[in-house]
Amino acid sequence: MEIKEEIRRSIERALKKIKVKKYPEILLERPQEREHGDFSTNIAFFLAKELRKTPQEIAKRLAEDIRPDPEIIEKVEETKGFINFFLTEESLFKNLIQILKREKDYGRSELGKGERIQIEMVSVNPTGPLHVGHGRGAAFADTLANILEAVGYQVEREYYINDIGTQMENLGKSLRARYLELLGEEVEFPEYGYQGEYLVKIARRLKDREGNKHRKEKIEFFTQYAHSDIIEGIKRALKDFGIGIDSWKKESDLRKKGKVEESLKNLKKKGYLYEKEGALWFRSSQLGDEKDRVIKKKDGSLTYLASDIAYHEDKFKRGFDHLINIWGADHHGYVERLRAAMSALGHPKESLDIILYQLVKLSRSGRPVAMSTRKGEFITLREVMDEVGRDVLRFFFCMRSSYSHLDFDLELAKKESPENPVYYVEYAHARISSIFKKAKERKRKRRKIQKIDLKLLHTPEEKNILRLLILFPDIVASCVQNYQVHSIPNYLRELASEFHTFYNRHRVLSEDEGLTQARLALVEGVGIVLRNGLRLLGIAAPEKM
RNA sequence: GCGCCUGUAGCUCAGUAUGGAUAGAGCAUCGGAUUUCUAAUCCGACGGUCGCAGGUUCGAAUCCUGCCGGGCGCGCCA
Repeated sequence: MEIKEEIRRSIERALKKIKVKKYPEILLERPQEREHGDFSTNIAFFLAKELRKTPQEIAKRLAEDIRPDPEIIEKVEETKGFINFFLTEESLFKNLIQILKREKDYGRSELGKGERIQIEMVSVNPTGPLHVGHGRGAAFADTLANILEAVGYQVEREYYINDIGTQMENLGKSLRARYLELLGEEVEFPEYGYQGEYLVKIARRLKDREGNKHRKEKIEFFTQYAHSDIIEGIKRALKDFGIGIDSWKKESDLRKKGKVEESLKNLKKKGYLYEKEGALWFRSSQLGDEKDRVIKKKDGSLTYLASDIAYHEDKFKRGFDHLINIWGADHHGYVERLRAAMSALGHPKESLDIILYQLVKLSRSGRPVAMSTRKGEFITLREVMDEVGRDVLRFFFCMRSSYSHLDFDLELAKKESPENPVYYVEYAHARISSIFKKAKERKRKRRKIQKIDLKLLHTPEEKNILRLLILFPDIVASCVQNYQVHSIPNYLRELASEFHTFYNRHRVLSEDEGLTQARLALVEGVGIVLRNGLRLLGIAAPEKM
């Protein structure tokens, strides 16, 4: 952001003046206390040792020497070794003008320089519907993808389907058993079968449509039938959750095209494969994994890892500059072996990031809700979406760091009360819309921004809002830096809070035409930022509530 | 047993990447605010040995070591 850049440059000039050549990256933070200004740096602490002076002395000296553009920074001040910067009114107003001018684009940037990033998300095995936990991963991944797009990356969202293997066979066996059951035959349910109610429903659909003519059908038929039914359900659920997948990649296609054998050949050529006890092993322990892994089993069949290696190599071949995988934390054991394989194949470590999200602990009014996929005891994404609403769910899922174990209380999420931060943010937006609606009714229109005297915005509440608005692009950028998204909801709540405070103390539409105009510009700015933030989260900004 | 994540106010969590100012929110509780553009709002109060114990440092919620609690994972399953 240009303001931060200007401050940074002014610090560098001052450092040069006192002949400091080596210094760490200059960090500008937002101080907790208003009296400490808008930005502050702790650079003096880092220089203390080398210069053999106290941080206070250094900071004091620097504060005198730092001369940023007086149109942007009104005051530079030293306190307790920190150097604090105070923005001018003028820069706050300029930023508001920027917001009104750029509208949807405020917060967007070109940081990503058009690089191509692929995000692999959800990738849930097609053996059953998506459950709530998967929803968290989906919401998180989609939001991160939105943010990456906003800062100028070209993003592709991909879902990888494990459509072959033992699990699919078990799925087919399970459906067959359910189907035959419906036809009144005695059948034993397969040992590793999927017991969920959804398979009974699929069996019923099959029977209703086609009667008993599939009684003698092979397992493959049932596998195929269950698979496509479930995948269609997953696709619908994601669509209704507001998530668009650009590419669906099937494991079976990789196999058909010989990609797996090709990858194994590559690994072999580089000396990372060996045979032991009739199986083929990958020497992953040499590359950071805790032990070697089997790639091809004694019976000649390939492991999950074999496909995964081929899959990721294929992604690289498709020309992405960077790969991101969003995985549930229950897969963390696979991170190292996959990374090992990628470095064995010569792909730089930095080009693949695997971000884990912790599982969702679902409860209802404080009581935990049990979940187990195989037994079929779980709450689906669909059910929760229907119960609490798509937007609430997406907000809650993105509100916390992906590393924290999310506590999700169904009753709490449903409440339309102050306990629910989603409505709080949405309400701020609805109030703003309402102001404009009212203004229109009274035939009052916001003038062109050049004709508005923003200097009339001088109350603490107005200033607080302006100061917050200026941070938005930085917040978005920081999400990219640490691959987290929760600062967006947190920021939106803070902005909504500042707005509500302002709203309660001051009127926008008043007899004073000049002030009305200035305030209309201000709240329009808030509305734009709220909308932009909510859009990143995939949430609608309501005009009224 | 080993590995990953996690432990901050009564509850749910920010803050930990890059150590820095009196540790921040929301909810809950208590008290107050509405003739006004939406009270799904606002204002105030209460509330903390940052799991415990050491260490490094001028300075530790943040880094290191050990221990304790919670979640997840540890197959020639997928």
